[in-house]
Amino acid sequence: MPELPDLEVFAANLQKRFKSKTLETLEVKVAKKLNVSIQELKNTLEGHQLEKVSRSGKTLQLHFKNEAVLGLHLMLHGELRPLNPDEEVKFQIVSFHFKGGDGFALCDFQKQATPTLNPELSEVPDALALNEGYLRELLGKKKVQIKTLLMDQQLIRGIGNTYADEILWEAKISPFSIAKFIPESAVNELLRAINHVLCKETVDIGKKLCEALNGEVKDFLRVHRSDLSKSPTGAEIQIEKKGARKTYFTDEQLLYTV
DNA sequence: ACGCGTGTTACTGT
DNA sequence: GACAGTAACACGCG
Repeated sequence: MPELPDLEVFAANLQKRFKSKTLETLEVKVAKKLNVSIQELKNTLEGHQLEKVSRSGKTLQLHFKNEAVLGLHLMLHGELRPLNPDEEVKFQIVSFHFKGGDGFALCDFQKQATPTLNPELSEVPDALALNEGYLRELLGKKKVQIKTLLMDQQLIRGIGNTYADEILWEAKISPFSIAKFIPESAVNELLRAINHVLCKETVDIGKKLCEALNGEVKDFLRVHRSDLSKSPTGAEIQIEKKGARKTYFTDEQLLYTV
């Protein structure tokens, strides 16, 4: 259940561990979300060298030397696990066995994690590739709550429930603010917060996880955490439910509704 | 035991 | 068309 910073770290660690290795066997256990046949996937990727691993929005991307790309979306519960020769990995969706014996699997007990061969590249900007003009124009025409906008993958890719709260706290904007009423100075602050929060978390989580391919790190979150009652600056953290998700915020954040 | 859950999609209703 | 709310997916975890 990773968000953007975690995925950044996993991508880097996958690359460190498997770059330049040749994919010997690819095993598909669950194909219901796969966009091509198992055979086509195997034919396309087996025997080819892994060149690079990147993150785009909420997907990991495995780039192979033959130009093929495999996108992996972990959804809510997906996780990467190193392969262990002694025991079968549980809840496997697909596994990658590299020449030399090392490998990893994508697992998801809920079977929602999604591998996609050669995903279409998106027009929607990644959260770490936003420019001020785009964000200002986007916010100016939307009357949704700002948190909803930040999490809308059709508008900005990569921000989920946790980091939307973290970013909005950093920017001192209430998650319930209506996008079009947020003044220009606050939009600038929001852009700064998006970059700052996501980059800082990537560094911190990277240090904590070291070479790991999975694991949840909440240590560096400042408001979206059930074990905290106050923000770093001492304000009481408030929690509001929106459907199945929770929003964490404080009254340090300004509400723009007109 | 019971409630919770870092996501997406489909569908309803205003 | 824009937007809000809900269920379903399917099961481990504390």
